Amino acid sequence: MRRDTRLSRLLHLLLHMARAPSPLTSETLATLLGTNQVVVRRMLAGLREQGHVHSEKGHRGGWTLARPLADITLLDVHQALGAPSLFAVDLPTDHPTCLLEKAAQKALQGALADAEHVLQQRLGAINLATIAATVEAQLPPHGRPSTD
Amino acid sequence: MRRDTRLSRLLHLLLHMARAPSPLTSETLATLLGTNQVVVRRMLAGLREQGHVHSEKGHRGGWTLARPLADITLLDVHQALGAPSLFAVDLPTDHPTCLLEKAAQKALQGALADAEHVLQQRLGAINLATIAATVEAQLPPHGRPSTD
DNA sequence: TTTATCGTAACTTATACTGTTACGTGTACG
DNA sequence: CGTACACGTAACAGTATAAGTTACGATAAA
Repeated sequence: MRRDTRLSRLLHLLLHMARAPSPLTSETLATLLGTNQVVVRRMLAGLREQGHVHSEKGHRGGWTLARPLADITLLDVHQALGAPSLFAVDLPTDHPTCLLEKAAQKALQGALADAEHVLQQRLGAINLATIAATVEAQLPPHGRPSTD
Repeated sequence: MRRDTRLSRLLHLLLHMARAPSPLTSETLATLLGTNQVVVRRMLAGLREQGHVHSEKGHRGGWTLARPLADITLLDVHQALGAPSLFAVDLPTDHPTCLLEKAAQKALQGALADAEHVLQQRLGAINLATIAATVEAQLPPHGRPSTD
């Protein structure tokens, strides 16, 4: 299947929201991603529930950050997506009665658990302000339209 | 979709092959996995091409290991599967013109690359003999039917 | 020559992200 | 107020890939 691109796309949107002087509508954000309003609302729903972003209905409504970029890590965004499995490789769901099968699963699971731990630490150590800082110098001041 | 369980299932089959006194047929192996002969042949095709296992057609044919368990690592098996992406999370395939999008992708890609490196090292460090050793004491001698 | 077995194409199924349409609800503006 | 704007969400179609199934051909042993 085509893999999960939501995490990357959400980071992109959050960086734009941080630079916007007023709420950005789902339609505006959808245009940035080359997709549909509904896709955007669906992706942002978890972040709203976790208090990372705020949405306002009606005229002049839209999406705004609910806290500083520095207070949002990549892990936060991942968890707001429901913390789907980070790996494409998985273990069978059966309860192995065969000792060989059990041993094989245990060995693989150990390696996956180690890697997952590393990845979660990495994601938790990177906040969005750090990412924004890497491009700040190359962009016009906040509040102006970006060069997107 | 249900995720990729081939790696785990292949390890299971290889451990059985190591203990068998004669070639195991695709049907026998399929029964161990609760699946179909064709699924087994498809999974083992890569391992055969890489020289890790051997298959013999005709009467009394079947599958045998082509080298000692100690010479096959989890990474070998993974690569024999075509080295599919280890991660469920992915980057969009577009070429970002937006600097913010580019920065977001770069940050995420860095974390993923680190984790992939760790996982590959882990998989490369574990060979099948090591796994077999963890259960050897609890099983009857080689050549006998296992307690599966 | 018969039978057992692998090799592989073709088709179906299952699953999860993605995309689209439709409709309801709330909020601001005139 | 009423209208337009914007989010919320259900419902359904599209897509990609592993998994499962059927069918048929090729090969090797008995």
